[in-house]
Amino acid sequence: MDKSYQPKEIEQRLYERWEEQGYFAPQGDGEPYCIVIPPPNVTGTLHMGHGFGDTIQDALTRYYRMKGHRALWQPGMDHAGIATQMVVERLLNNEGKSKRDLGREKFVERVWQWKDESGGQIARQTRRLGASVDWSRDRFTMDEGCSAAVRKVFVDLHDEGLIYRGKRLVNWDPVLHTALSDLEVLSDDEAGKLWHFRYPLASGDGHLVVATTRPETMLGDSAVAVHPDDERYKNIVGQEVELPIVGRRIPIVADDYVDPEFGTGCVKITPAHDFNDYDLGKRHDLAVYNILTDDAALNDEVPEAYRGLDRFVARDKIVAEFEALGLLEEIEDYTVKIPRGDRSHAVVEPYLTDQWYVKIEPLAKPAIEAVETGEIKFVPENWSKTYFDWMYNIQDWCISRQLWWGHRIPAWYDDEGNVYVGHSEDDVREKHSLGSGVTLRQDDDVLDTWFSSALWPFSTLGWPEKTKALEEFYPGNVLVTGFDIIFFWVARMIMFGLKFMGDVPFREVYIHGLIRDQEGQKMSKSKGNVLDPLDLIDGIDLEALVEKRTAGMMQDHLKPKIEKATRKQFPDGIDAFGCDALRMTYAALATTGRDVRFDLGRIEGYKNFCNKLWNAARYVLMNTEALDEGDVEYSTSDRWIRAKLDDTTREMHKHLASYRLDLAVQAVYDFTWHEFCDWYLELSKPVLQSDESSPEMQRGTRRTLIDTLEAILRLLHPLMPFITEEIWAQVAPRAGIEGETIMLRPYPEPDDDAADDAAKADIEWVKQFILGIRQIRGEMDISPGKTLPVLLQHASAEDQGRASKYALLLQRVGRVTSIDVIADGTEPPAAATALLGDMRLLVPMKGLIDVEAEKARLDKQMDKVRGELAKATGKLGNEKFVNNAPPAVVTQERERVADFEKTIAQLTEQLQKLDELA
RNA sequence: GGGCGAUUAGCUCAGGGGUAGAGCGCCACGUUGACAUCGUGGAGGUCGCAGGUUCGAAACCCGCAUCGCCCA
Repeated sequence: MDKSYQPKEIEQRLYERWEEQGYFAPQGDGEPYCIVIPPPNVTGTLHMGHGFGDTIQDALTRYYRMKGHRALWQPGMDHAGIATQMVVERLLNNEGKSKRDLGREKFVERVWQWKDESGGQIARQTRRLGASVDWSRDRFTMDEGCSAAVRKVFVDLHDEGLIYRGKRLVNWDPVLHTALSDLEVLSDDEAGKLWHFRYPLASGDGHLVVATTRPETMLGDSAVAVHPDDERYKNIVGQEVELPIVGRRIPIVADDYVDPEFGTGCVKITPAHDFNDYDLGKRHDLAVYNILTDDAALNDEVPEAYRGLDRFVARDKIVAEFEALGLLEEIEDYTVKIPRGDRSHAVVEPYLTDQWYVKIEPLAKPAIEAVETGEIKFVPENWSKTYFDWMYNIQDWCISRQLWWGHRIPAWYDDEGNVYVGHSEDDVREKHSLGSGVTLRQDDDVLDTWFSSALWPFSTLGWPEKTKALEEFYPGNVLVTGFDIIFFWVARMIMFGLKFMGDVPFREVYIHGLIRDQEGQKMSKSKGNVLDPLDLIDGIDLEALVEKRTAGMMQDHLKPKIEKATRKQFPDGIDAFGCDALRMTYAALATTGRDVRFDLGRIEGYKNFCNKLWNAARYVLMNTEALDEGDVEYSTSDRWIRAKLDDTTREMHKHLASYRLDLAVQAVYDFTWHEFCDWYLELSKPVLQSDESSPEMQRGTRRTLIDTLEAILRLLHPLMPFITEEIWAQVAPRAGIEGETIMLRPYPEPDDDAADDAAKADIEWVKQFILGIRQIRGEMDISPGKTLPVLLQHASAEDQGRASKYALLLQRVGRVTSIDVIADGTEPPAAATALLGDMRLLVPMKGLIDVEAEKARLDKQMDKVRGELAKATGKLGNEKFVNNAPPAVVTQERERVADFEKTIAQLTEQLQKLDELA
């Protein structure tokens, strides 16, 4: 083995072997365990968030696979309608072409080409992360099977009346020319203005003042509304105002929706371009004037001077005209919520169009119940509140998109505009007895990507076919995802799963946090703070990182800022940490919190851990070459480390089963480094290096070294698959284990025979002994090379027994030359002291130890103990404590006081002795 | 406005009614035959503030402050 761990050369080699050997496919006849991957967007690349989610899912899958389950981690991607279409359109634009030049068919072909390219990138990244997904089952939302599922769901829901077509206000993206669902629209505060306009009363008796943040919409106004109880306006309700510029007379209506406190208490009503106004308009039967085109320019509904103007140009012109007319009352600076498309970032307009909708309430109800009754559990549980909050207020879902890339809506129209829904044109003709004389035209629109994602948990398993996989793996065990996605797919998967499978799609939903950068900022391309997980695995130099972060930016002006920040944050680029270190870091960050700050210091620590494990393995392998089949005797330290291993094994099961990967990491890290490496390996050295120890004893130690290491590797494997496999290949034969891969070995199970409290107590004593000596050494500045004689004062029979039994360990690991017991009544020499229970460890001072320094050291200890004693006696002095606290607590407190007092007495005595010397 | 969350060591975070924890960083010492990607020792916290419940609160409850997220 190399002297240090080099992840690069082993990771890809091992992954290829695993994949070739088909280890990722479900095998055996254990209980099924299934996770479907939340499909990443085929157009993107995996970012830190995916790396996080994939690590968690892989750890779980590997864990259950090792536990003997038929484990399936189902991979795939979604087609990301809008995002993908945008990317390909941009590619075309760079060639000087538009999608219309190509036509729909050619364009879609072009998208498929791009899909292969881009999807390949994600698959590569997934492999580099060590993900043990079953590639043979790889699926894509646009493949034939998933598409058939989509068609069936659409037709079935339509036949049941749960899908309908209607002219409604939608969120319209005027750049992409498509409707968006509520979830695809992001509203943020932006600096804007509030314009106050005077609308003259038709009666000629003065005017009303209305305020608006979108002046151009006044061209489509069909009323002014006031609150019914507003005394100021009570007498004019029912009258009319004359809409300036347009010249239309519109009514003044009274409606509860109006907030009388806001502005003047008068609101202009534009039913065709505002969601609230639309509802109000319906209540009052108001006219609806659509004044926009698909591009959000003004249409022919408006006065001639405004036709064809862009909405924002028209805005300025309207304001100018109001001013010229003397009808501009005031302009106020105002913070406005501006809705923007999450992909195009264009300002979205409420716009009246024909769209397809899913009637959501009948689907939402059982989905709510499934969580209420605990059929589906959120982990952490609290997220169910977010889920409920959304589900209680859920609106009908607009599922049609005016795009070319996606599942074409299976609806056909005849020349009269009648609509027929079916699996295909033939199906429609048959269903509705339409002869060949009737011409049918398929709906141009496609379905929202999330419509197909909602079917993912069962469409990937073969639905609507009745497949074996479906029977075996549905429902899945858990969906692992970020909270930002609860509404997008968790809720929809639950609704559609219940509807079409008659059962929930998964039993648990594990919600993990969102990865942020060191400053706690969300990672985003425009902030230029994104990290590619592969760059942490392989490393990247500064120039390449800057180039990567600033390449292909939509907004060139951000480049200098991003470059500067990147150079500041990573002055030396990023080191190569290897996949296992990255995965350990992810796992360690998988706490119950919702934000995860990714800190390079953390990953560096786990890289060091990899190296530690590597070198511990080197030691074990070096010392087990001579391991043979002879008789074996296990020492106390052997039994101790086996007992500790068993404790750790139990913890791992507990933490992995409850999704506390952070605690699992902590447990196995602590055991590996601080028990196995720090102590057991050190304690093994004297045994293996001394002539005094018997061959049986040495065999016991070698056996324990190799067994424990082998178990550690299996404990760690779900978290760190590569290094564990690499080491295991060498360790397993020596541990007498046959097998091609650690992946398919059983996960360590608790062993009731391993518990050994006596061994634990003895080794604890040994550790305390050595720590006491080390403390003296450290604080007295005695070099580690200098070995020390130790005297034992007030040693009990048990102490003396242990001192002699473990003399070899104490001498070698504690670097002690001799251990001698001072008979009671004998005056000990001047010495530095460490306390071990009632016993005192004395290191004679002669020439070694400075009296003042030792006094200072003991004083410090004294202060500490006195502080504790004061607290404890204070408690016991409180009668209420003694009367009310559980007896065990009181007893414990009394014991502590006794211990403290003893310690103080010992320290006092020792200090006195030092005083005599001085 | 409604909902949710956070506030613990210099930093990043666990913990959780009875002795305050980890990693990283920091200080000192050290190349001992697995590992300097290391070892040994050490410093460092009135657990955001103020009340309440309790024998006992960092933890539970109420309020406040600050920060953040989601929804309208």
